Amino acid sequence: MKKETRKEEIIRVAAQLFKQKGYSAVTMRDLAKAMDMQAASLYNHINSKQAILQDIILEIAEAFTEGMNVVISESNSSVEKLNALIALHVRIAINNPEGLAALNTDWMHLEEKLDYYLQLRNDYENNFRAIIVEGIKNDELKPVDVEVILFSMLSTLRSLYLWIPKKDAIKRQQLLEDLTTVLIQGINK
Amino acid sequence: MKKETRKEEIIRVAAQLFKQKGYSAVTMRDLAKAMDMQAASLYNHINSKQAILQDIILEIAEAFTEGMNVVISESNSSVEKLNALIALHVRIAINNPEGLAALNTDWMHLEEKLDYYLQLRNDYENNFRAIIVEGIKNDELKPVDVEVILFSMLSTLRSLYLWIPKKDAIKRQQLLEDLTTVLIQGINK
DNA sequence: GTAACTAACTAACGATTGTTAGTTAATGGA
DNA sequence: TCCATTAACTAACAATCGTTAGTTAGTTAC
Repeated sequence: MKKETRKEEIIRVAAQLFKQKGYSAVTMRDLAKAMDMQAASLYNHINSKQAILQDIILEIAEAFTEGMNVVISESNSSVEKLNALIALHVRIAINNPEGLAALNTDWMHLEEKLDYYLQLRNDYENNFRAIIVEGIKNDELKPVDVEVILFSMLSTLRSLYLWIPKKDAIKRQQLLEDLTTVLIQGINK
Repeated sequence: MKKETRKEEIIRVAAQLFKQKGYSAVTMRDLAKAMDMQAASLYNHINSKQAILQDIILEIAEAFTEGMNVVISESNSSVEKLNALIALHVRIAINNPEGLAALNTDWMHLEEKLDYYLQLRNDYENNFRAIIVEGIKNDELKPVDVEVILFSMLSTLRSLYLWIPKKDAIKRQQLLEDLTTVLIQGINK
């Protein structure tokens, strides 16, 4: 475990504040106060408020892209791929719930990097959709409208960061199992 | 259909802007520009930026509370109640996707009305949870962890406003049916 | 031991924020 | 015709915004 640099500490604390109030409502003076320093001192470590947001969001977006590529190349059946994607979301949500909050609610405040982010997100959704389409063709999944399945799964998986902090470590394995049951098998007996 | 007052028009346009950029990032001058007037002129119709947010969010929060009360008093089985709640969310999301965006992403910027909003939301979630608990006791639902079912359904239902604007009217009945299938029966064959 | 680096500080900048005050033109009912 | 209402305007306010400049004290490398 490498020791956290001052810059990394600032970005981590910024992500916490962004989760609480959103990017626009957090001022550099808020961030400085949380770091117990003057606002101007932040600029010894970071280039701009915008650069902090980019750091937080793009790191996660790229982790999702990488995870999707692994799933596509390694998993076999469609249901196995969906299971692997659920596990991917749970893993990232556990590791970085604050960053995910910024990604989910503040992506539109990206400036230069907005197009790049949207490209990553589009690619991810297209890959996700293709797996569902394949599963229906395979007869592994029910022939429900693809967009409804996609949006339902993504909505739940993208909201995980809101719920996971409430769970302790012991219950997270159980969360993964239960979530898979609910999303794949349904809740009706 | 009563004609829209100037005040209602301002609130409606504000909700659109809040959906695009979030409450904090929208300035009164942005809103004025969208209304084709000066920022100061807005104050002939509304009391404050904060009051606009309150109007938007509390109207919807109270509609959910009312809808929940109807569901509890009218529906019979637990699954029927859940079906009715899905329909409630779809109905509100179709009628007011912009307002739902504000409720979902900007509720924490409520000031005096924050506690009231949180109380409504808590009551709603508790009622939702009780229906699921009842369904498991009844043997209508699988004995999966209640919190996982609750969070999974609420995540999907609360995100509906993001997807519904893409659907045309014809497809919305289909959306309701498919969504019910996915959330209740699952997607696995 | 001194040079370079790290990380903080104070002071201030121009721009933008929500909002108020005071005024004006158009409209509709008595 | 007069009056109240509606709905816009211009001008400006104090506060706050992200950021820059210039400086200083402590730590590390050679």
